[in-house]
Amino acid sequence: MKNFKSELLIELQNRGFLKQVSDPDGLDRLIKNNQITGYIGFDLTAPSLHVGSLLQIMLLRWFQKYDNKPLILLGSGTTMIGDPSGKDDTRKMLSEIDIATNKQGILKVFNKFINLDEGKSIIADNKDWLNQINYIDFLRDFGQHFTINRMMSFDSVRLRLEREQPLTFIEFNYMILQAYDFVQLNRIFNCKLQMGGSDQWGNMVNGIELGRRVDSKELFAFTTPLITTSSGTKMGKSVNGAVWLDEDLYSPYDYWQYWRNTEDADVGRFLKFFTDLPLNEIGKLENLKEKELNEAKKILATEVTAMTHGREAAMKASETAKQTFEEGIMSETLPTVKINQIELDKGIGLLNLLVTANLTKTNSDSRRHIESNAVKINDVAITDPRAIIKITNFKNGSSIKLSLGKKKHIIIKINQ
RNA sequence: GGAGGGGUGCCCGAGUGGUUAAAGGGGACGGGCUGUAAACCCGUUGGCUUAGCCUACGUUGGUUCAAAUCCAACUCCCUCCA
Repeated sequence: MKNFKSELLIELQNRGFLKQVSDPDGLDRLIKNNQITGYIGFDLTAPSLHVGSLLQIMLLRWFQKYDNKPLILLGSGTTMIGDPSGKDDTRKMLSEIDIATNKQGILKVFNKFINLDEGKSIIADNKDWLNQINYIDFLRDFGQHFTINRMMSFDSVRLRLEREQPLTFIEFNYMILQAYDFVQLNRIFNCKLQMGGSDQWGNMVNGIELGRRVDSKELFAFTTPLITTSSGTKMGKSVNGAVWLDEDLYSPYDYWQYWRNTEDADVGRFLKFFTDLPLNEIGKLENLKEKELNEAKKILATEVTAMTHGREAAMKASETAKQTFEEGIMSETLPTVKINQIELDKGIGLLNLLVTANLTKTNSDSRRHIESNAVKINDVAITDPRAIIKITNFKNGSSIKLSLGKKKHIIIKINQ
């Protein structure tokens, strides 16, 4: 623990955001006395961002809260290459069209967390300078500052070689381009700080060194820890795949549930990372014992959902959960799937219905779940895989609750 | 271009002619216990019109009553040599 003077670094340290810092005292002094610009780079490999990026987003959010200027660097250029850090496989190359589409989806997410107004933040795209590069000039101006010997020593490269996984020349160049990004951001926006996950440390250090060598500039960097749950699984994966920060890809109800199901041991840590709640309040919440801790989980879920999807959606999700799990009422606000009247008149096989409701993938899958007693209609277990659902199963003639396991509930309604 | 090794289910990885829808592990899902937690225990984990049938071990063709297992060609990956 360092004794920082700047409010920003104190806050970040107390919340657990800091892992490695390149020059703690120098950075502290700089932030204490100036409004600075700091950046985090994001790949454009997916149409949106998921919970795995939330920590970095929160970091930029704090940055902005303490009156510094966050710079979001979108890697249209580098995404075309692929970062070898932390991966064994060569990443698929994406087309320019995909990258452009992804960029829009990702900006939509940032808009929820960060004030993107002119003057409050900066959005940059590295294709603006990477696409201009002249190979010969680039080699002459920057290539001389990188030695292969040094590059081989970085974890991202070393581990790949040790595991005898192929590392292509383009991927090998990734770190050079990322270092060049930092230098360019410094030249264009006077950006002096790079932040990111600790797997980026090597790339970040390269950027600092390059800035010193070519421009005699003093640049800074710090990393956040890589977050896993207490049981060691990566953040952001769930039953339904990635936990997206976009309501069209992952519903606010499911998002709330994702956070509600946080492990005991993670509650305090997650409250600090993923909410704006003041630390003294978090302190009280994380000290709740056993069952009481569930209250803290609900607050975590509601706060994170409110930040991501709005307070109204969060309250609605919270209420739906209360009705479903605590009061045992069939909440009409659960995720809903509609079926056609005509099909219902014919009678729908339960196997099929489960697939239609997206609770299972195939009829065989449905069958297995039914046989292992996991399927309920209106809270009554159904054990016959040949069951046919008809209008008579519908409460008030309009809807039924279809459940798989204890946590997954879907309302089936008739599409008139 | 030459020599050798290899491609098995979501992943890792056994299996070298038949009782193999394919050991074991991981992951995932379901059940139990609980607090919508963790840990632990049990079960499931190709598809279908499911006491049966169909499709599967890189691709195609062949040998055989019978092939993931043998043969041939092709293809991709790895290692060494040039």
